[in-house]
Amino acid sequence: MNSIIEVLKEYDIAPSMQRIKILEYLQNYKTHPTADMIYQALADEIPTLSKTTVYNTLKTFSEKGILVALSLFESEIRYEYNTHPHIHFKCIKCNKIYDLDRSFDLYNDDIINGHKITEHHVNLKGICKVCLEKDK
Amino acid sequence: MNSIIEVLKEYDIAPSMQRIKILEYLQNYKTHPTADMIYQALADEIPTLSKTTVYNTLKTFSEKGILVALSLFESEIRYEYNTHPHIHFKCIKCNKIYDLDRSFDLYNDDIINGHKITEHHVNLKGICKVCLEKDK
DNA sequence: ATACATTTTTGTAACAATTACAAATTTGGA
DNA sequence: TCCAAATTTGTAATTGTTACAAAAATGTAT
Repeated sequence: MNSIIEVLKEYDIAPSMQRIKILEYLQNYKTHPTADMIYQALADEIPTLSKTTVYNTLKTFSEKGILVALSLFESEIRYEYNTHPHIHFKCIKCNKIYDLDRSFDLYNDDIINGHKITEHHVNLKGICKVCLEKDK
Repeated sequence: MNSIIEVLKEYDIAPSMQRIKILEYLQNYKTHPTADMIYQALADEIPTLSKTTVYNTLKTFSEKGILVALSLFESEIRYEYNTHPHIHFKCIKCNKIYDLDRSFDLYNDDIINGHKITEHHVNLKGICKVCLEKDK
């Protein structure tokens, strides 16, 4: 019945009231909410809820792998000139961002599930060539 | 010779000193800089430069299509629970974000140009099914 | 059950990225 | 040269996020 508590325990997270409610919200509403959206949604139900708790909890959940933190389409904007089609790769060791030449004609001006695609961004993460060499 | 001014005119942008320097910087340094990085880099050369000008200019450039504004890996973080592999599609009309079921085994644990890929994010933009219907 | 160390939550303040806005400056055309 | 329009600038406001320390809740040994 109380599967949420079981899920938390499974991920080695103590099942506090706040954590249960936040996880429950994310299970029920698959709207990719921001931390603030979650806070707003739960503020009525948990009047003492602090926004810091929401941030802390989401950080814990991400670290334990119970959910995924996504950087989607807004903010922390970076600019690049005159783009021939390519994709981005960020090294999680040295934080360098590489441009990789790969065409993705399969996306542009295509229809997927009835949606018309006009733009695509492919962002990869991993360990770059240079850092792989260093680790040897 | 002064191809930067020509490029600006081509995109219907009056070639002011600030705009020339900012575009020049983006042409020369393909490091995906943030607005602040551009400001820091040019502050010495243009001592009166205002950060607002950098933001205004980048906005103008993006709107006119002279450069691309990217949301890469940080900030404006959104959360989602328990992710089976899928990609994200955002409708530029109604701003709704859809999950699309598509597997991208081709990326994960793959090596591209010598870099080891451990994580990937595919973000598409376009006009969704519902909005396409409305426009008919 | 009690005491106590540990964990969790909370509120405030700090910080960083971005935008709003109005004044000052520069520009281009009559 | 003059003037309206465009551009730049500085300040303040806003937003998302983090730092931090105090308060509250929890779990365990006794």
